[in-house]
Amino acid sequence: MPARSTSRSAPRADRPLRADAARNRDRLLAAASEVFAERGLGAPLEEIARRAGVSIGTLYNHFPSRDAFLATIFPDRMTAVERLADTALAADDPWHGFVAFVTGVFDLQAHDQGLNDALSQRIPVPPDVRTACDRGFRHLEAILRRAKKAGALRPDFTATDLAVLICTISPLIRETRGTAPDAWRRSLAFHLDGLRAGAAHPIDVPPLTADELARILPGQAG
Amino acid sequence: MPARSTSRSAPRADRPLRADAARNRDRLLAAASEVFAERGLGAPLEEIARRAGVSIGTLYNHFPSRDAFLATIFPDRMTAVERLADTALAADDPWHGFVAFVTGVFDLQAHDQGLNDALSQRIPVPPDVRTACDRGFRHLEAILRRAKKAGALRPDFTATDLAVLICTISPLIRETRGTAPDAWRRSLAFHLDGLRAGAAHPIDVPPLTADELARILPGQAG
DNA sequence: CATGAAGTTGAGGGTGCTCTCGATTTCTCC
DNA sequence: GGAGAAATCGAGAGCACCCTCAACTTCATG
Repeated sequence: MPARSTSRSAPRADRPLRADAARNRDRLLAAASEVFAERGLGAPLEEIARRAGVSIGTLYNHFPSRDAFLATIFPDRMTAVERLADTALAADDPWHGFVAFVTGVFDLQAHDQGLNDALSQRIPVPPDVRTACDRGFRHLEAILRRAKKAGALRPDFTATDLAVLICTISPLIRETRGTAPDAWRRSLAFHLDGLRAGAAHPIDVPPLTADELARILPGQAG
Repeated sequence: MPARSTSRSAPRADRPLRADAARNRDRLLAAASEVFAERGLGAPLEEIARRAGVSIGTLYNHFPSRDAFLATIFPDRMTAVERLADTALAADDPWHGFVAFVTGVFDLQAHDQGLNDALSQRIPVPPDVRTACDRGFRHLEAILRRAKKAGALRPDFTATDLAVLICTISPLIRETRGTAPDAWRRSLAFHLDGLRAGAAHPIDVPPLTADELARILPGQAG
């Protein structure tokens, strides 16, 4: 029994899936999308299998781990973040572009608990998802630079600070979903008022280094 | 077998504890204090029993539930918050008093993961703890009123906004404990700069009502 | 120092989840 | 339409935790 790299029955080897298997795979992905969005990345996999109408065994046959789901689903999710970044850079007013980007990211999270978990790193994510996040936040430095150059954003606000802001507002979004789904907007507004250049008072705590951030949020860009 | 209100062997009825039982109870409380501070309110009770040097059965004999621990431990914890509030009201500069209060609360949380869980309501707490929290935040309105009257704090910042701020910074404290224990100070500084009267821009999202807040954080004052 | 009440013990049952694997069904292709 | 590869199924093992209870030990008191 040589070759066949991975452990058991993994349908690797690029062999085309049988029709029923392909259907089940699609159903599983659709179900996972829904379930992760509704209940977060920690949702029981049995719930996904149930909703896809297959057994738990079949689920594991297609996706040998929770991470395999995430790696398949999330790169796509992050293109939405990328689009937000593009829009932000194209905005006439750099400050408005920055605000729209931040608000947009939170808005996405408000509608997708799984994205919330991923961006705020509540649940550890596999390297693939980390890469996807990096991609989504690729233009982040540019957005900040532009808003600073326009004299709108305080100069001591760094990309790691934005990552921290995300990991700060995310739990609020999670808690208030359902009861007061706009509560985070108010909290964000207070915070943004503190990020305007005119509001700046000196801060004696240095920003996180990219390295420290990576250790805290092992799946997010810096 | 009449009277003896509660279910089984509960040592209620105010009968004085036997010497060994009293000793074990003290040990359990001390262990619980440590374990909750280190690992949060979700820590396994077996860890507490282990550290107290008693069996899990003895633990349940003294404290029939996790909540029984919390109800015994937390009222005391909250007196520290009360003291912070008193100090804040006594400060010469109302703004500094406000800042010192907020910073002090977070400092306590930074050194006690259990307090962090309780104030941010990560883990549901029993009514007794809720009452203790109410007590700790009793003077909160007064602190805010004073800082607003002095023209330092923006007038649209409410007590529920402060509760939200707490539930916002708490997760950051939790995540960065260990790696970057002062990171929250920087995030708080940005937020505080947004709370100064001079920084205020109109916000079109209303604050949470006390009722909404209670539903989100069922153990915190408004 | 004996007796019984008070207290302690820890194996074991319950829950909710993850993940496995041998038996079974279903497709595909000749 | 039949052979065999591919895919599915789901009971059950494993894990981490919660909580119970009948047997045992320790203390306090006469």
